[in-house]
Amino acid sequence: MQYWLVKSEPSAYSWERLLREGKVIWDGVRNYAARNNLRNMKQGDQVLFYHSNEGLAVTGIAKVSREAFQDPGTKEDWSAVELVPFKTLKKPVTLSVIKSDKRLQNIYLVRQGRLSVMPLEKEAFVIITTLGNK
DNA sequence: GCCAACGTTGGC
DNA sequence: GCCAACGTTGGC
Repeated sequence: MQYWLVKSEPSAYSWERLLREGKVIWDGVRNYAARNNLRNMKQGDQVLFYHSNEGLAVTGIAKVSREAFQDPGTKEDWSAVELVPFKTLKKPVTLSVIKSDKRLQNIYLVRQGRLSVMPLEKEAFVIITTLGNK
């Protein structure tokens, strides 16, 4: 089992919409590092869903329901996965909470602001989800 | 709305 | 292969 975090601007695609629709093709990624992360996702991996720009918080946990395939939006060499909602956090975990937690200083969300699909250590995943279920 | 950080492009 | 110029992301 691997753990990941994906970002989305809620005005473009929100956690609430994923709950409503039940699944989503996570496509449109146009960054090599993020693409490589998508390609390493395995069925059943857990994925934190983070709202960027507005909200600035992890709002839920999704699961990988289909491993990487050709991004349907382009003929070029980009990949997409399919995600399904798994759990909504009782309380969103905000970026400021994450940034102020000493144990989370080395995660990509803090260190490399622009990466839109990133791996997470299990420890970091557990810390964030625990914070979100208090 | 600004701008820092980062990625990509393209000239040399 | 370097690096300047440019574009984009995303926090503030």
